[in-house]
Amino acid sequence: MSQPSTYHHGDLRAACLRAARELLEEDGSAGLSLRAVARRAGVSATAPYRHYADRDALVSAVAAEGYRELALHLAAAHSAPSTPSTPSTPEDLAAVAVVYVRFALDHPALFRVMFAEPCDPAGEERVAATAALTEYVRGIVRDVFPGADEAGALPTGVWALVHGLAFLHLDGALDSSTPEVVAGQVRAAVHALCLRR
Amino acid sequence: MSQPSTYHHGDLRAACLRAARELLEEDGSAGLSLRAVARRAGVSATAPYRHYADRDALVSAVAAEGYRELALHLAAAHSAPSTPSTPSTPEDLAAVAVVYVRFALDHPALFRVMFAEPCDPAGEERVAATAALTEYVRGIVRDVFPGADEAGALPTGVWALVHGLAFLHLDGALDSSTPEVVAGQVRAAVHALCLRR
DNA sequence: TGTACATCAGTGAACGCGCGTTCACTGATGTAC
DNA sequence: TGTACATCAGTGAACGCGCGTTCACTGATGTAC
Repeated sequence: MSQPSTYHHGDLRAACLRAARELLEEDGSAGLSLRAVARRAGVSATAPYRHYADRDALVSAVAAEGYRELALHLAAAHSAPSTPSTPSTPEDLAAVAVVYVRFALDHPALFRVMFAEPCDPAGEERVAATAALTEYVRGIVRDVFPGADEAGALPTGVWALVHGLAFLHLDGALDSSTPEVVAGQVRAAVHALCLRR
Repeated sequence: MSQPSTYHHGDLRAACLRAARELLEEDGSAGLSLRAVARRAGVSATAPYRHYADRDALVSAVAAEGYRELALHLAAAHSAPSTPSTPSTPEDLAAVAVVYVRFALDHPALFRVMFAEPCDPAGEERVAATAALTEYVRGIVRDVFPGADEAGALPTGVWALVHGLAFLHLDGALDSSTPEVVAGQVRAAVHALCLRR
């Protein structure tokens, strides 16, 4: 147990995921090939097929992991400082937005994969993860702005705002020189659009 | 002149661009290869090299064309109905937003290329086109909400909102079943976040 | 108006590459008796 | 406790593919005289 055999990897499934994430951050989505993943995991080119049906399955798994991680980050953002659980002020909302954008900037290639043209449009895991994230974001906005939520225009708008900020930063359309600058911009944008409601 | 020789194409540069656009819409960005472009233009695999230094140059040219087209659509949106030139009401702003999102949904692959990880980060044409679009959007927002524009938080926020709506629709996170539904959502989101200012 | 020649835009064969995926296989593990 | 065997997770050779790019070339065009 302490020294796993070199033949049986132990947890190749997880190792592939990790390798894929690394390759993604290093080379962008272009570098994400099954062969490269196998190489990095120190395993033959065909070994990953024991754990993933094909390349798309791996990519979908990576994306799903990204969704879960993003959700965790967001949850941590609004439960950390003082508020016990639910955010309730625009300030809280801004904090969540900052974390959302920071996640995108810290994991640019992962973020792009998460929201790229789905390789596997019906990918179960992915669909579920997206839906969960959507519900989560909507929930936060509902908490911050209770009532007057006809048809959910406000939650949708806020999510779009934050998502758009993330992408514009990712594309270099906005100044992303330091985390502080980014955070300031995000807070300012959220306040400019959400305050006085 | 009336019957161009089959040897000299005439305007292969433009033909490549057109072919690239078609391939993009048909197969997504994965289908955009120099060889496929040449094939579709009815020309040998190496002919495009007369007009584009390499694959990245072609992709950048496609993206730049996309930027220019988007700008044209936006301009048409707020000069069409009655307003002579500059938009001034939130209603006008919403109309521009609707056109922005519609463009993304009508040309999904092109839109993704425009805002994808730049293959050629310093690509001159691309940088210029992005900057122009940014300035254009900011200008519109400034016209609609004159004054009280410290640090441009509002223009940035509005652009992010619209951009985010486009991407969320593209990713299927929002209902995009008909153009009317989309337009309604976009208008509602813009109003929810921009009204009462 | 005709001819010589430079220039330009195309051709087509060839290169090396990394990829996804298949296949028959083999080494390690765990379970039944 | 020991042995037989099924199962599982890996190997490695091989396939065919499309790609970007190079190279020496050739056909068409336009210009100078």
